[in-house]
Amino acid sequence: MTTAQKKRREMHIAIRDAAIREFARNGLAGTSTQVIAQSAGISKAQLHYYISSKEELYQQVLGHIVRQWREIFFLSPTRDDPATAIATYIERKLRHALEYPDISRLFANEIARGAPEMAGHWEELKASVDEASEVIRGWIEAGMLAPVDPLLFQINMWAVTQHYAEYEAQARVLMDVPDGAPLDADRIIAEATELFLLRCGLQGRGPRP
Amino acid sequence: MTTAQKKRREMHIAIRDAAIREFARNGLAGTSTQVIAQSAGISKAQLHYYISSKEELYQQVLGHIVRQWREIFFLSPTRDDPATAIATYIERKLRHALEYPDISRLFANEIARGAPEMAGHWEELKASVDEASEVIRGWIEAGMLAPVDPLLFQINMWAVTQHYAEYEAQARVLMDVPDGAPLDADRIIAEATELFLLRCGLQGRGPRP
Amino acid sequence: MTTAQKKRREMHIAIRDAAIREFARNGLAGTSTQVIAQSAGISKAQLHYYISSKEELYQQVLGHIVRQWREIFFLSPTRDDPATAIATYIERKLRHALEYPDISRLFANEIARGAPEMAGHWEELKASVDEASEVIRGWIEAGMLAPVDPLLFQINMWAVTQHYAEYEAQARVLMDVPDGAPLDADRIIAEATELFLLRCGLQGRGPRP
Amino acid sequence: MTTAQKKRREMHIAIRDAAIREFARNGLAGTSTQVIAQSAGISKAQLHYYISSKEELYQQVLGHIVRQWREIFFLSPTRDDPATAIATYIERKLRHALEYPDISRLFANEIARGAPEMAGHWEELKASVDEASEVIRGWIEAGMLAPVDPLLFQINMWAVTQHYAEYEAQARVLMDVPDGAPLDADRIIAEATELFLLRCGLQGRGPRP
DNA sequence: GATGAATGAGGGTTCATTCAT
DNA sequence: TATGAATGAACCCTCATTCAT
Repeated sequence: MTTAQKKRREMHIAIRDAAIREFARNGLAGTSTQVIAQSAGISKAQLHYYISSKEELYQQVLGHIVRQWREIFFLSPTRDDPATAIATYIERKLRHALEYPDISRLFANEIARGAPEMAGHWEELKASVDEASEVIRGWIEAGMLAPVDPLLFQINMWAVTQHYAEYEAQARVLMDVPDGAPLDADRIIAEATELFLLRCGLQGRGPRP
Repeated sequence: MTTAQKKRREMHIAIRDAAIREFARNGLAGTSTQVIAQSAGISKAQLHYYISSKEELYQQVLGHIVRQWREIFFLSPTRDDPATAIATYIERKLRHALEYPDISRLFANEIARGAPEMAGHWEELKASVDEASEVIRGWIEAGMLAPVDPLLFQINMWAVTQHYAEYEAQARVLMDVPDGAPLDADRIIAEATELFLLRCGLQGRGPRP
Repeated sequence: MTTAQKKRREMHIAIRDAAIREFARNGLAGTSTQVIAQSAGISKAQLHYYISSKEELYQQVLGHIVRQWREIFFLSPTRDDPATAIATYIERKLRHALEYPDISRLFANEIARGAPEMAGHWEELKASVDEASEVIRGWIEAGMLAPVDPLLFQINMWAVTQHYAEYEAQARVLMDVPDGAPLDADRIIAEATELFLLRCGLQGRGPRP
Repeated sequence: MTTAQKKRREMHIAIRDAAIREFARNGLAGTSTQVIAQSAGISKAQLHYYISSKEELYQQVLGHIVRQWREIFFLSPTRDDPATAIATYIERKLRHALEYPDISRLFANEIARGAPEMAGHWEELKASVDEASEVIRGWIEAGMLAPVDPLLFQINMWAVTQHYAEYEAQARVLMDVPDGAPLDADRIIAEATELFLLRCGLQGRGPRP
């Protein structure tokens, strides 16, 4: 039954999305299956038919996020010059954070708790980061980049890009953006790009002669 | 009388500290009074003798944090030159974050939830930030600073300094710091300082001729 | 479906009956959901599956009583002569009170507390009483009844009829009726009827020449 | 220490009055010692210093009420003619009910619960009622009173007089008396007197030639 | 698959009472 | 006496999960 399977998959996606929404708001312990079910538009009993436990659902969602990030974000050792690679990374990461803030929030929440459920996921994340460090080191050695600590450089980029998702509410207040409206992505991206390009001796996109 | 009052105050502080610890871990909804009591070394009933409700305790803690930050962190419009002022701010903020990461985590968690309990606290936070923006603008106009968006500059500093508290667990993994040991504060501070001083056209502390 | 719905309805009735029993004994504040559940033969959690809160259950029960009374007790402006109408009213009310004393007790308890939950119910009760007052006034004007204050006449009938429910325990002692046995309804009804018929100039059922 | 004793007695009276107020509202189970203490203007710990338990306090209050009633209300076999005796009784009882409604309410509440704490008090109450029955029977035999069931006659008088205390809130609504104002005692007394005098063949106070 | 019902555990809070000071 | 503190039980209610249909 391809149709049945399809429906099943759709249901799982609906549940996952609802779980992200709700876990992002109140964490694992603070989110009830009732609320997740409601958010997914199904009954609590129905939810428990599709998942085996709340913890397991959380784990799944976490894995999904980590996998997704690994797929999307990387400092490609490709043909791009460093400036483009970095600017692209920042833009991609920031747009993702602004569009799917709940994903960042859920992840941040998990880390802030001491990352008790991340056990199985560190490896691939670290691999991804180490790989990028190598790329950066390569650039530095090739004289294409001012010397930076590749790890802290990445962590700080991560810090800034994640921030606008997690602290959206605060950014909204400080930037006088009303509740419904989106944050000014371009302005944020421009400033972040400038910040990190200047750090490694590359001209920013800012005003040039 | 003084002894009794002192004991009472000590109890309230112990409770507040326990609350910060636990709320930081699991948020308002995910933290039980049971756990807070345990963490404070008292019984649940005893805890409820000292607090009027979990929500109220949370509010108190939140107020405490905001007030504390307002007192400690500011870009002083004092006699300091911009470089010193900014470096000092970053160092102070980062050392605080690394020493009391739970405070940052609790705050981050509240903001990530949409800041439902922050209603009464935005004003003073925003005032503090606006004030600092004025200082920065002054420096720029005086030609002491390259032109930056004062607000985004501050938000990004905040992002980076907060990050090492909230993402401590991740930083620990990426930086290969074992569980008991502290993160390398000096290294982090140096990089962050360099990052933001370079952004506004001031030489970093980095290698100079 | 019909079977399930029927079972559901039966459960709700069982709960309502248990609630009446228990609220009648100890009032809203003095009755625990535990006790209500026990009285209904279910678990506490099960009870809370069917009701939304103790207060709401109480409200429902109160509404049920008021509605029931409005339906059953009224001084019909029908073809009955006053004596029959009044005698019928007293008999109906007294038999109801003696058969379902808990209903009277629960209501009495609510009123004695200052009727904090009656807000929404006074209107229909007052309407019912005012309507009856009109009927009585009509009889008086038609010369069929000695002049009485229609309102106090009704209140006093209410007082006497309710009394044997609320004060059943006392009546039992004074009338030497052992615990299991019912009060002598006929004797009570006869005396009450006589009392109120004599008041308004109608011969009672008592000894006539 | 006469002064100390006096203060102690005053405290006990204050506590008793507070207990009557509060027990009248919510019954034994529904009233907390906290609330009683507050109503008496003392702390909970202080209250428990003066009483030995909530149950015992309730018992004391109940005993106080029964004793008080026994002292105040009785159909005196004195020199009064029946009409005066009955009218006096009704007036005294009604004025007491209207002035101290909480006493009536507390008593009613106890009886409605099945009078579990009255065990020790029935005897004197019944004795009092039986005594009055004798008086009434005497009057009937002397031809001074139409034949009535002495017991039901008394119970009904009790019903009507108590009613305006217990159902004060309802009477207030039906009689359009605003919350602060007292009920119209004279009107109520007149009607009740008329009712019971007519019952036993005595002219009411109503219009006479 | 989906739904209503059930349940044992736990959540926040209050309780009557006692104790130390 | 009076007060703040402490406690174990209870209170109302929600939880994650299971089961029958």
